[in-house]
Amino acid sequence: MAGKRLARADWVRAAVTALAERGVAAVAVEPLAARLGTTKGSFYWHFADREALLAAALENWEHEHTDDVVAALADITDPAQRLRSLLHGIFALGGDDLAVVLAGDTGHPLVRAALARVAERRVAYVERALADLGLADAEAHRRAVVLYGAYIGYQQIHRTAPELAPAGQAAAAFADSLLALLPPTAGTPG
Amino acid sequence: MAGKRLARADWVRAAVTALAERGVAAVAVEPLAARLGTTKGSFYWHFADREALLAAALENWEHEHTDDVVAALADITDPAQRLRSLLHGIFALGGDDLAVVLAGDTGHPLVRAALARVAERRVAYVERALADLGLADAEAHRRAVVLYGAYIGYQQIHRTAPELAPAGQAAAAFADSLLALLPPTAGTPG
DNA sequence: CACCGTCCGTACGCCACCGTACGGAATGAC
DNA sequence: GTCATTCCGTACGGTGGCGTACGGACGGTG
Repeated sequence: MAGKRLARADWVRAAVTALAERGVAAVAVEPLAARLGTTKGSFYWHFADREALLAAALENWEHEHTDDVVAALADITDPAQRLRSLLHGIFALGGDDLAVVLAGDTGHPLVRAALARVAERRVAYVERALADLGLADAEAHRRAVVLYGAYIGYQQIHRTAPELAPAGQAAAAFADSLLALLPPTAGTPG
Repeated sequence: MAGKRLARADWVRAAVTALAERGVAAVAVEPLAARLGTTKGSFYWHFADREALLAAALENWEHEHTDDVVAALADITDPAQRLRSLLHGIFALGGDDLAVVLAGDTGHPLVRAALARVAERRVAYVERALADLGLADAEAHRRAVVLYGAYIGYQQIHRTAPELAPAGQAAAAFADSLLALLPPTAGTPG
């Protein structure tokens, strides 16, 4: 557990974990140091201040949960299949999505910006897949928001009342029922 | 602004407001006292400690956003119309739903419990309306979770990326598109 | 082994907030 | 007006986290 010397990346990883569990407040230098079996001396060697760690953690999360996910699906040509893989992948992911956990910490500028960027990229990705599927731009956008909202909502309920929105089996079924709503183009009035 | 003496309820109101803006961390005695134009002396007369205020604020919110909402719809006999009024009512509500803001503070037992109770009651209410509408129990439950999840998701996106999920007009349209998905009983496999 | 750059431990001062103690102002009862 | 009760101001000690200073351990290079 202890013993080895730490790299900057070790702090970032720990920060992301803390972030996912208890939000921005958990990204605290001294508690994290204790958790890593080291001291503040280590931290302030690798980072200028607490803010720098938070920024790095957010950036790390932002990258892993947008770009990397997209890259993993890059070689699936069928948009419908791509969406299916996406939904199943993210619902299978254990742990709580930071987008849900951090929604209360929008007072912090870095957090607010990261959350906005992530939401926009995610919606844009789904929107593009829906457009590839033949939906008109406006309709694709509306449905992308609905789809992403459904995902966020499920995750949020899972975190606050797990028995209502279990993980695993039930989550996969939920994802499928969402996908079932897609193909038929039911027009919605502006 | 200042001047008058404060009642316990004044503190609770201020706490709920703070809670809705920046979460549990914002329910801090000294900052709230400053905001109310008074001092800690007042606070510790009305409350045993910070925890007591938090509990009162949560209880207040919990009541206002479950029981009171339900009561307001009690005299609408048609379940479909009741759901419609419910959705339009809650989407019209300005400000962010505490259920979204507090999702990151589940480390706190009181918060966790309150969030779980609220989610359960809200889902149960929708579920009952759907059952009254003729859906089988299991199906009503599933759809109630979907519906509540969609609401939460929209609220969450609104808080983190407002341009994707605007309030007012667009929210009402969103609510209507949700309701449009209801009547046709499309069976989902268990 | 001597040296230098990298990394960590420890001690310190600072600030924000919690909770307590207690004196005193404001208010209503009579 | 007196008096008791209700409510508030202020001063204090305690705690936890931030950031700095600095001494020294570690590890590679010659």
